[in-house]
Amino acid sequence: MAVTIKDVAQLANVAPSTVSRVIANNPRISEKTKVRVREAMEKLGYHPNFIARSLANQSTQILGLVMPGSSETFFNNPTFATILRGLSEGARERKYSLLMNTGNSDEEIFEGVVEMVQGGMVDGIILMYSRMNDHTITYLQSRNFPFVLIGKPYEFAEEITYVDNDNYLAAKEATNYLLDLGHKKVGFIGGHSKLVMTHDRLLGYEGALKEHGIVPRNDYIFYEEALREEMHEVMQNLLSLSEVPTALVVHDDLMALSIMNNLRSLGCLTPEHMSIVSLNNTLFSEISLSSFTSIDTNMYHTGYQAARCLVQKLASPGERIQSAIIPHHFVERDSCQRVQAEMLV
Amino acid sequence: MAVTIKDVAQLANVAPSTVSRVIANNPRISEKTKVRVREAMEKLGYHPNFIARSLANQSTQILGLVMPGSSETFFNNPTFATILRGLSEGARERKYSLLMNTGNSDEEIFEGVVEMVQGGMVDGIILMYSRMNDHTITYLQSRNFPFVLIGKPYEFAEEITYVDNDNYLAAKEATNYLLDLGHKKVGFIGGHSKLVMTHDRLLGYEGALKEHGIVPRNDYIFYEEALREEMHEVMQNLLSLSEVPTALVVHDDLMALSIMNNLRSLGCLTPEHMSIVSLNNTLFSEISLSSFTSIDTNMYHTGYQAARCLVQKLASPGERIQSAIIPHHFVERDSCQRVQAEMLV
DNA sequence: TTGAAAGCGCTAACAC
DNA sequence: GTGTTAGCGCTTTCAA
Repeated sequence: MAVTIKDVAQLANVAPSTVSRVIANNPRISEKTKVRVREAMEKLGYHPNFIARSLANQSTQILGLVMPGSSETFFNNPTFATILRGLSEGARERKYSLLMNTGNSDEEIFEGVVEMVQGGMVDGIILMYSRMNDHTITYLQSRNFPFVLIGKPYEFAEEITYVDNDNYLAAKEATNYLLDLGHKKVGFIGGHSKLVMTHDRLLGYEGALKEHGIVPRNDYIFYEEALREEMHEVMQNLLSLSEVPTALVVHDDLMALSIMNNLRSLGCLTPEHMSIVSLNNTLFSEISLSSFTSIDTNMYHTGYQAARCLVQKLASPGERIQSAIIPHHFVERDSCQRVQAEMLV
Repeated sequence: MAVTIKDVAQLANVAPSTVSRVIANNPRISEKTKVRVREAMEKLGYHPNFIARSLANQSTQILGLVMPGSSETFFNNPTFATILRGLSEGARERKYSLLMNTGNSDEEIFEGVVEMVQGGMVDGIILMYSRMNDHTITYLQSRNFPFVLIGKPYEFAEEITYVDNDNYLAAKEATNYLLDLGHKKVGFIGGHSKLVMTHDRLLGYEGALKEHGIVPRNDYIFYEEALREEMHEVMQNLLSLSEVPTALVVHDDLMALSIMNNLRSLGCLTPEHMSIVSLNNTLFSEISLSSFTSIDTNMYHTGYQAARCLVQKLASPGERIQSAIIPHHFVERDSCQRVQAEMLV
């Protein structure tokens, strides 16, 4: 087997506990022995065994990642990679690793969380999404297990540490921007309808409309699950409404691009016939892929901050860790157009 | 603390070892005690402790993931997410978890691998990239530690289990397609120049040219690192060559889209003025985002297969596990055009 | 078919 | 300052 603390102790002529103290850089060990022990470690190529240490410490230096049920969808969305990059950096800085838990159904995912938690595999958990009535949250709360939520909690916002954007405001700003360009018929393409994020954004969208004296229309509102399968049909229906929208607020860049292509194939051009503002500005803007007017929700920083919050929580258990709202900012490009006279019919 | 095997043993009136056997479903335990023990587990809400089990078993059921140095670049590329999704599924099916190791420099990443391996954190390792002269591979080989490489090994291909596409052939087919459309001036936009994948594809590209009696030109060949910072400049230079290419073979969809946009802003349209074939058909095609003619290298399956191979390797140590070549296939869409008379000048 | 006990590699309380 | 010892929670010989 591999070289252990005992081997080092023997070579350095000390007790295993002394070696352990040297590893922890315990100040009560004399410099002389420290040097001797370190030489022995070097010589033998010793590396501490994480598992044994974890067992003794009751802590693994690992954070568990929980993704939403439809992991296929999630993985395919650039937002995911961006959050993950932030998480990874935030964890790495504090010497934590990330363990991924995936599953093909909510049940499987929940089981995975239970195993992670009760199995002692992770010190804390990051929920990469916020959904209404989430089983997992209730479970973690009931066990008083440290976790951080990415997205706003549906309930118990006071008791949960979370990292989120101000989705209400972001959607409202996006909608206002379109309204200010003279659009009266503005549609909303949301993310998954069970996500709190979608819910908040819808409220922001509707809020903006109402403040402009416009009544929200249900036939202008769509969710991701409807679009995933039959985007083309939905777009066709949209364009055959008696009052076709002239602008859309869209959940993310990916959907926006997809919608734009679909509309184009139906003869509806962006921005000439349809203005589009997307939320969650991700890699597309970074590499100047598209030229969407977009609200950058800074997902990298969201992930980064989530990791930081969780680590902090682990460092000072019991203490209430402040939730964080990551600021968004508006990025104007050229997927929108001031409304034309003929569109005002 | 949490409920342990001892608590269960006590409640069920058996020895801890018996409980352990029940967990392992040891056939030598009578059905009667099994039932009694399981009832006790149920009643107490017992879940085995992974760490303790790992220590006793000298195995963690965790696979370590190693990403290329420039993790920022990598994370932003949809290819990454797709491979990851495949890995995740392949691992999950066999009850393995994935542990991510990231770092901001090659040195940091290597250190991370050493810690994972010597620290006993993982049972095996997946290298998500193949680079020339990779330190990490030498290390893993020297310790005889199980690992699988995604991409073709630069050396020792016989001794290493790897999962790859036939990148040579893929690039050759892409190039041939363009040549068959009448293009004579075909450029190559590669990935990172140190990646074996890039190297192989370049060979395929050059091979196709040579078979058509065309001499490859260095000023038609570019690598990712050059483009990342100054894509616009590079494209400008390309267009101001005395003999401007009429077609490009591009490393992936993301770059292709980016290049297309850049060229368009310079007045060079796809496919009218420039035909483009991309490799690594990823999410873009899945959601019909773009209409690139592309070679689908099936990265999901690549990741999936890599996980499977590694798991198999762990199951039968010593045995030589067959490397896998994941087939690619050509997807014709509309980013290419038969060469026009006037372009043949 | 089951129990007792040793041990996986490390840490930490207690002793000197 | 350093050694001794008893766990951390589980598996696995060896005995019975």
